[in-house]
Amino acid sequence: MAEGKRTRLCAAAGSVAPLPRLRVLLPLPLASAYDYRIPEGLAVTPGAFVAVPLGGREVVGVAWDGDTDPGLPEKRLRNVIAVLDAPPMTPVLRRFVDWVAAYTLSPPGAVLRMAMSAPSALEAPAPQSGWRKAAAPPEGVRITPMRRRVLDVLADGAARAGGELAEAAGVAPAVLRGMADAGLIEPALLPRRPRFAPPDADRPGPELRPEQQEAADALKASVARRAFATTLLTGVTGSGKTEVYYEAIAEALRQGRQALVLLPEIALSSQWLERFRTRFGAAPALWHSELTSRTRRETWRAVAEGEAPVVVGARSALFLPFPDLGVIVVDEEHETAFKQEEGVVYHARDMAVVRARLSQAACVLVSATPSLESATNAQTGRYAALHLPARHGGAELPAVEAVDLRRDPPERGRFLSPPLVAAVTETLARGEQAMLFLNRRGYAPMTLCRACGHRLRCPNCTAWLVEHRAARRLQCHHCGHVEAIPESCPECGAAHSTVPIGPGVERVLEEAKDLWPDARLLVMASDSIPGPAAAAAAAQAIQDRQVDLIIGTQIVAKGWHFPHLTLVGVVDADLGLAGGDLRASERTVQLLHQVAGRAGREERPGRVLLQTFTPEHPVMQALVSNDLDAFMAAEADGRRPGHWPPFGRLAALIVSSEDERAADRAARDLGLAAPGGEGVEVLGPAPAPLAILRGRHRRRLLLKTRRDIAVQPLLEEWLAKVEVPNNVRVQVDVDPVGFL
DNA sequence: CGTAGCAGTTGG
DNA sequence: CAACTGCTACGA
Repeated sequence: MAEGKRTRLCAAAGSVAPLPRLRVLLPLPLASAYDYRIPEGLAVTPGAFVAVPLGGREVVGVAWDGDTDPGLPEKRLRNVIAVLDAPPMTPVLRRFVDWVAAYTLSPPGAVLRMAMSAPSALEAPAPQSGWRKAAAPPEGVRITPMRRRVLDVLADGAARAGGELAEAAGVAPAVLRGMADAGLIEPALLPRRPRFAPPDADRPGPELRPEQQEAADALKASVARRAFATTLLTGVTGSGKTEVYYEAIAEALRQGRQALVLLPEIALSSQWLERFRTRFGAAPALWHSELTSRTRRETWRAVAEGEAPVVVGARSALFLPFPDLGVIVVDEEHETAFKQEEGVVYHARDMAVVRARLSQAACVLVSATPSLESATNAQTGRYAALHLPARHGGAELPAVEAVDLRRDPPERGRFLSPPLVAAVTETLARGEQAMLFLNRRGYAPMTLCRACGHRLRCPNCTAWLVEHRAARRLQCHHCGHVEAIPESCPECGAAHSTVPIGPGVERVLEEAKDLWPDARLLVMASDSIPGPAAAAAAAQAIQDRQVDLIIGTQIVAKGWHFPHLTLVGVVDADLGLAGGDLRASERTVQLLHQVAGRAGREERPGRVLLQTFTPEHPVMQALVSNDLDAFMAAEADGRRPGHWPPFGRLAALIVSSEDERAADRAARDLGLAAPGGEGVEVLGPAPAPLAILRGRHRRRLLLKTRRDIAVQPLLEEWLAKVEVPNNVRVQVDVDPVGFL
């Protein structure tokens, strides 16, 4: 009712001359931008954050590019409510949002939402008030020692925040109140202080070796050009790639531009942050999903206002509002953690290249084990290539040996073979550290009933339940389902008949405790290292030699520097090779090479033992001979003829429904409507590798095209042809990695 | 993403 | 028959 009245009023007011229209993109998964009217007296610049009505509520969107819809009747339009006091979104970021949306086939608003991840940052920050020394303090007021200390802190005449002032003077906040009443101090607005101390580009860094200097100079030149270029920086683990790309960051700072560093696991980067502080004398701004809302707001605002010169973050940092980005570094560029699988499905490494291009910035991809995609781009000259061949300080690469489990099997019920046990024993006896790597959390990956052979499965997924003995639970690692370890078999009822099958890190820990009762052990897994603080503490304990033997999942493969670690044992080197995944071999080589790289980083040589049933497998051969280039070349030769990535394009459709038959029917219909023709191929439908996930039945189709054929128009046409019922969801994944 | 509006369900 | 729950369509 009230709504109708308001509309009439507006129509009457606008009947003289229609008000101008504005295209507004809202951070919601809508099909397109919406148009609004700009009321008289309101100035809206492109990119401005505006508050607009939507249904019964008020939403903040962005004044977007492109034409308003002239066919939209005047009476459907509503007025822009206000323009927010925040720096407008830059044209670069707007184009980036549109680009990502078009590439991933996501609604632009869904992408915009990632660029508006700190809603409160859009309100003008409330000016902070504090206290300063009174200009004219009254005579004859008693100055107690406590009051004296407060006045001493304020002696320079500057204003300070209450809490900070009380703490600095060592007095209770009530003292300040009293002093204010007595007229000794007076309220004052605090100057807005820079939220991040500026890193010092010209602070002398560590001495670079000649080949490092050469690479650093090349990167510096690339940044100084202020034009888009991508460089792939490779070099063995421990060769000092980080110090090299720090020089690219320093150059961006000298140019007055910002730098962004993407790390795959920002929670595990305490050592990285320490090195940054040493080089630049200040900490960078951090960005990841676990920031408190306050830090989030402050950081977002600081980035938008150009006050956060360097940001280190997870993939979501790509959508921060940098006014003038000079360089984007993607460290560990091969890591699959850069692929976002939920919501807007995108690969941060690839989108980093796009954002750099739109920003006229340099992009630096860094890895000891580059992805085949990046290596190929370097080879064809799309990317410049820089390589560091040797380790720091003459440290040798570790010697990698395969332990043939067919010849040297572990004892029954054990998982460590005699050669590995002997090597760990020797290492510990020398007072050095050892690490056992097994990419499996929990105690046992499967539980079996000894009486009937029943295997305990997740009720919601096609997956075994994993025993977590420490937590006394069975867990599904895909949906989070948790249940108690049953007393009796749920199938045949036999009591106490369940047996754990296979090892997880907890079980290796148990074996290690038995074998080396005096050793100090530490388990590093995502569930035992819950956050950045725990990760930093663990790293410190290892550096300080409070730990003799580390047992860890893939988190130990990240770029740690453990100077006293000389032996790495891979408990199950074959683990990642099962399943028909396109990139299984590549990923296994990358992961195991990274793990191996933790050993022997200082003067003592490192040694790596790979327990495997297939020592003749090309993956094991590549690791043992340390010839990853040859392996990657062979991998490329395998993919080229079939136009598999990176020699062709891939997009996956995941069809899912709680109703299995509906999923099947929709998948079949999609299969029948599949695009075809020269250089275009559709594989499937087939059950997805995780055929049931969170209670949804999943089918998968793969669209494969020649590299010169874009998948997006084909997908759009394809999806438009097929009507899928409401209880079926079709998810599009352009450039899928892994199996989903 | 929120929510209004509706259908279908439940309970006194 | 009202109160409630769950789903769908819609927003300019």
